[in-house]
Amino acid sequence: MRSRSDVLETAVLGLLNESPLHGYELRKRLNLVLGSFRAFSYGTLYPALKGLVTRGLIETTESAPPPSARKAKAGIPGRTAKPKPLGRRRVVYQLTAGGKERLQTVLANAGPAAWEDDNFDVRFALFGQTDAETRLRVLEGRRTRLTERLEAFRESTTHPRSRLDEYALELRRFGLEQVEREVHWLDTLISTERGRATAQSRPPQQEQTKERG
Amino acid sequence: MRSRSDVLETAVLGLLNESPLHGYELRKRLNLVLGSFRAFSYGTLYPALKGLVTRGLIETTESAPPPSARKAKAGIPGRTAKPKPLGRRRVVYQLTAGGKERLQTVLANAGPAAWEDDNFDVRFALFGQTDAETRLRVLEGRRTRLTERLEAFRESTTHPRSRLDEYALELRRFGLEQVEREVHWLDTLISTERGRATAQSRPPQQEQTKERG
DNA sequence: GTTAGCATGTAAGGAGTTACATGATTTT
DNA sequence: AAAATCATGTAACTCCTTACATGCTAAC
Repeated sequence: MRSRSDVLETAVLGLLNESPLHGYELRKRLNLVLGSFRAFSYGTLYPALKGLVTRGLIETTESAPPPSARKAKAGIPGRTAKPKPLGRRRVVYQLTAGGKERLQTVLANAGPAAWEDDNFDVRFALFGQTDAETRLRVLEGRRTRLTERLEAFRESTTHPRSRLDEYALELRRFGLEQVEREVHWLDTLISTERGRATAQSRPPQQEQTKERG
Repeated sequence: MRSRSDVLETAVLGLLNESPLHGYELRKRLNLVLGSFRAFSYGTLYPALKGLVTRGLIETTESAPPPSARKAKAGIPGRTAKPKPLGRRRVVYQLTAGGKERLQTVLANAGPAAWEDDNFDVRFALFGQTDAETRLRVLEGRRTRLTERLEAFRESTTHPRSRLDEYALELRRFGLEQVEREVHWLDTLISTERGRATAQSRPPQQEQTKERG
């Protein structure tokens, strides 16, 4: 029984499903994709990768020397056979069969875990690998979750148990506004998804392992 | 040399400066004031209060029995003197002189620590206890911080090292939009603060311990 | 009379950070 | 030759949560 978060696991499996990567590059992509909201450090990533290897979800392939080192080597063909590491070694990770399976299971989950704050952004970022039905359910679940929050929020403001000062109120007001905008954003996305679904009566929901190597 | 976060410390000192409170009530106020962004649990709050007592920033005053228990007791005046706890005991906390001093120091800080993500919301929520000059500097600092982030963000999108898919891009786009709105919000606040400053050549920057006991 | 809310606390653990350690390669 | 960037990893620590333990009081 795994615990709730596992954001990193999902993100790593999702990125490695697009193409094998080494840790350093993986981190950059991670922080690019999850843009600005999250930024994982190496101290988080490397141990996590280790764990995924241990659990058999990913595996390492021997590192190819970086292109420039290879180029430099090309001039001295007599020594290329030596097993001496050229440049800094790079440990490249890729999904195992188990990892692919695990990723499909995670991406198929359209339950609460998918739309809570912790996970929603990762799940959304991986919508390109998620089937249309699941996308729609996750978006709707997220929307419901946010409107519930808005309601609780508004209620606590209109029935104030203790008065808040001017600035504290303004902070709440702005927070509310931002959540309202997320709801609006979701509305747009939901109708786009619905439009797609009706345009082609059956949207492509195959596993697309490679669309552009 | 204290470390960077200390959000809880600041929030607790700020709230207790308005009025003494017991832990349970304090937590509710905390989560009301910092509305929806943060929600501290008891497992965080109580040990933190303990620490503040140890450091001499707050102190406990003996708990008054809850109003209803007092009312019930009023019918049997013969026993009110007994030190037996009436109702569940409530440990009420209030600032010490050291705590007030510490709070003033924290609230006077208009450096980077005040406008980073971690701290900005708490500092803003306590603007009612912050002098006008500091408010302005913190708002401006925050604005600069966000525009820096926007620039880095836009650059990484326009010079893409690796292509992001449709959904990952949309996530980034929306995140950018939300940050832009925060900048716009800050602009409004900043001009309001400037308006205030010129309206009354010297804004009230005394410590207001009680405006409404 | 039982559920919900008030009230205080502790123990174990999860998730992530910073700082450190190491070293190659590229750029200035 | 120095600085930046690439690249991998570990150790210590922080902050916070969940789950537990306890018990009173109000409302249904």
